[in-house]
Amino acid sequence: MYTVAEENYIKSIYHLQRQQQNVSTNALSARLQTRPASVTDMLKKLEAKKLLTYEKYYGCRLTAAGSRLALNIIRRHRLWEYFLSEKLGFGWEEVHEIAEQLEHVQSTALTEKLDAFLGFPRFDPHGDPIPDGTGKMSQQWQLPLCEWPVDKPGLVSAVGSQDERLLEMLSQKKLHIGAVVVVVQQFAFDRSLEIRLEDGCLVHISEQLGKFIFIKKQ
Amino acid sequence: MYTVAEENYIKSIYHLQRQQQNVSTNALSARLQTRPASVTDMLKKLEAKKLLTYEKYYGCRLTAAGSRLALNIIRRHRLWEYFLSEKLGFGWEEVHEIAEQLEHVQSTALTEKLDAFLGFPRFDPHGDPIPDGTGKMSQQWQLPLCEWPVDKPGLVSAVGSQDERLLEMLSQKKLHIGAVVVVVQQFAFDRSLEIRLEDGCLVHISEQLGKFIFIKKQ
DNA sequence: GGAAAAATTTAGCCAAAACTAAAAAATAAT
DNA sequence: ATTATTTTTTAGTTTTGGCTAAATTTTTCC
Ligand SMILES: [Mn+2]
Ligand SMILES: [Mn+2]
Ligand SMILES: [Mn+2]
Ligand SMILES: [Mn+2]
Repeated sequence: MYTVAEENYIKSIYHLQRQQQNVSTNALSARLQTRPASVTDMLKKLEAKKLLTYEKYYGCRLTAAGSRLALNIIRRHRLWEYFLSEKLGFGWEEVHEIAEQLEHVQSTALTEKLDAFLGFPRFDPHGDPIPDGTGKMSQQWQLPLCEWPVDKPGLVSAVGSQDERLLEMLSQKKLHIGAVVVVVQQFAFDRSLEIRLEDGCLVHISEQLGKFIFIKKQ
Repeated sequence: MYTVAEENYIKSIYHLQRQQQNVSTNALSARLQTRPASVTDMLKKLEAKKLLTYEKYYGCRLTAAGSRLALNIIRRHRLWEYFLSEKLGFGWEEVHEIAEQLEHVQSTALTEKLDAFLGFPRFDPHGDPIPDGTGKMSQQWQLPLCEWPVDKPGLVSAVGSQDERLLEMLSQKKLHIGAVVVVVQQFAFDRSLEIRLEDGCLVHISEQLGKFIFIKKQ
């Protein structure tokens, strides 16, 4: 139905749309690692296919059909990530790359049977919600660690990046999804955080890192 | 490393090479459903990459590197077929199409972990052997049903085609891999066969169909 | 409000992998 | 041994999705 290139554009636009309401050519160009001129060409093509609206010089927005497609690709991506992590034993820093390929395998039956085989998981290994067949996904109320109140226990609910170095660092600090944490104090100087884990260990987290760790209520 | 198109050529050449020792442009063209002119172009490219030797007007043969690649693609294909059939519950007539896409996902780690997860299966759902990481695969001595002796019980060991209509027909006749069969008689008129299954059922098999069912000793 | 900077589009080009039509070589048939 | 047929290659296009360089539009700054 759609090419790999088209699917990657649609997925990127969907993700960017949550920050900017009109996705700019440059933002896409940066995310997809292609030159702006190539983005312009593709936007015209995707508009012709009615997956998005595009206004010259002012960026694009997904149509309803475009959003549906995006959610379907994200569904496939996150189901495969869950499979790779839970069934094949990959680390959470390895799954994203491989899922980038698997997400483009076209077969509705495959997606549905995989979902059932996995037990209809609601969140992927990074804590991101997995859309269901109709595009709905569970929301969870969460805050970045650096905004979480001191002394109030919380659960690590998601990470806000796929950066392998970040994920590996979190693994080392035992900050996996579901870990219980308490912010002990925030240092005024650099706004870094000291947190305590379930086993009593104290861990130091830079402000930069704290922005990527999401916490929800216990 | 290699494109989907290149991998499909290498795989087809490998399969054709078992019949003709020099694979002709037309044979490839027929199998890949592309025009001969396109095949010629690709053969030159694959020769430049040292995956095959190619002599103008006389066809091609895989090099050692080409055979290694082919066996690796076949390994991926058959492992995915096994996964789809055993874990996801697809019928054996559905798995080939989907595996045609999955086989092109590039990740050695994925192949190896999938193999381990599946318990290192030696045969795919159609009875074809799965090459190991080094390209070796178990051979099994087998004969087409139409050459199997009368009254001697045997096991269905493989099917010689991926044709969905054939596979569905075999399922209906309960002729799955591992089924025990006895040839009761061969009709002289059209050389069709009457066979008996474990449960005593008598099944009639045309000569044409019998060529695609392989039998081994119990 | 107009100049400078930044963002975006246009125009022209390229590589991969397909195609058609015509030429050339190999094979088969008289 | 020619001729006819089949197979294969060459030459020239097309589509997809990239690219660079130049032109254009928008935004920012004085
Ligand atoms: Mn991911
Ligand atoms: Mn994820
Ligand atoms: Mn197959
Ligand atoms: Mn098979």
